[in-house]
Amino acid sequence: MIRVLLAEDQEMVRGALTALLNLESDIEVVAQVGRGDEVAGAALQFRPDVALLDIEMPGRDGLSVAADLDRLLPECQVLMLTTFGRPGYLRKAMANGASGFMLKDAPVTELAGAIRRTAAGERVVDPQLAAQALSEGDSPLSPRELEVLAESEDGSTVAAIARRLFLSEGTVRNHLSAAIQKVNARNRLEALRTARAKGWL
Amino acid sequence: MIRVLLAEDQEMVRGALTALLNLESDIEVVAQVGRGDEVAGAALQFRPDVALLDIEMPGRDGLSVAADLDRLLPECQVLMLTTFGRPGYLRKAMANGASGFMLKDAPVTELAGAIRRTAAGERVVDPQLAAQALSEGDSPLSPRELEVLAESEDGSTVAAIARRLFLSEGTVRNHLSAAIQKVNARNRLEALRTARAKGWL
DNA sequence: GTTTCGTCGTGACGAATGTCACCAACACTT
DNA sequence: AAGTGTTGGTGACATTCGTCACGACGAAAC
Repeated sequence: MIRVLLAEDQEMVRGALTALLNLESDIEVVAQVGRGDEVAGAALQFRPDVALLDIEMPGRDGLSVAADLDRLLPECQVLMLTTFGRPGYLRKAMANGASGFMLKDAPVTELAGAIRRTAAGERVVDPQLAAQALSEGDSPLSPRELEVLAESEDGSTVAAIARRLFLSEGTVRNHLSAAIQKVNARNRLEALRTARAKGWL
Repeated sequence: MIRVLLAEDQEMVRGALTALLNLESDIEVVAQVGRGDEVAGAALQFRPDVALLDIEMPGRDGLSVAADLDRLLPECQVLMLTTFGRPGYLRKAMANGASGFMLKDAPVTELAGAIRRTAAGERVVDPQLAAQALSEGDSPLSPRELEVLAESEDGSTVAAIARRLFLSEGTVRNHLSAAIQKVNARNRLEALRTARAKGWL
């Protein structure tokens, strides 16, 4: 019997997947959580064989949770399950010790199989997405550039970002300018869009 | 037997919900589509009693599809099913003839009940969301202001927007300025964020 | 030990943005 | 007939943005 932990923020999706997985004779969903920061606790308590993690979740994002899980409970395999096939996501997932990466676009029928293969120690990755992740390349942004860009997401002005980060305005402008050019954009908004699309943000 | 059409772009979610609904003795999913522009055709062919529509879909968005369905197949009740509880969405859904509005945050167990009530001619709406939609108020933006704001979503400059819309740059700047002030923002980016959050975009 | 890279900073510059006053045409309401 | 709101436009203005050149420091790489 494969013991599964399911982390997914949308109740309805979580419930539906749980019900479906429980129909499989060799799979049992032993824990469900709706927030990223509840995963670690539940995992330690219920000791699942496979953790099925959504990426976009309140509390903590699934990618960083995967890293923790890999440390805290190495015998538990991590299978990421996400809406967005962003190359950066796959990259980060693999770097964080996940063994698999599935899209919600895939047919449900493949899910049980993917779980079985993950539990058996196989790596489950959409080959097309893997190829794209390799060709797209990693984020060209330095940590600071990324941080400044992220801070500008809500429409803050340079001055506001500088205050929040305890930097001079000039420095913020320079970092932003560097970020804009590195992602090959024309302005802040475009830079944000492409960074998001590639999963760098 | 309640005949249901399910429109939802994520294969896995669609499959899981279909499987669950088919377990109900009085509900049958007679058609599934993954794109907004396939809904009308499928509805005319399979004549469902209830159409379960996601809002965010490729092809056409569920809200405009609801309006068409209400015209083409008035005996078919429309139940919107969406991730985002944006007041503007609810408002538009009701204006477009939908009979219900459910969030994917709701437990799966409520879904079948909601479908039954919708089929019976009841209106199914989360009361909290309804209250919010009423208090938030409708979009303060004129059609043109909205259009200009939407065009700026991808990071286009004023000049580019002006070219696309066959307007002078000054006019675009004026519309944008008006939009920014009406949504109570400080700049384009902030205006886009709040407009999106309220479902006005 | 030099080079490279990231970080932080300044000053300056042109371009883009956001605001404002003002005008004109049109539709719709009262 | 007057008032109101949307749309389209012009010109001017201060502010913000994005770029560039340049310098300084520390850490890591060679």
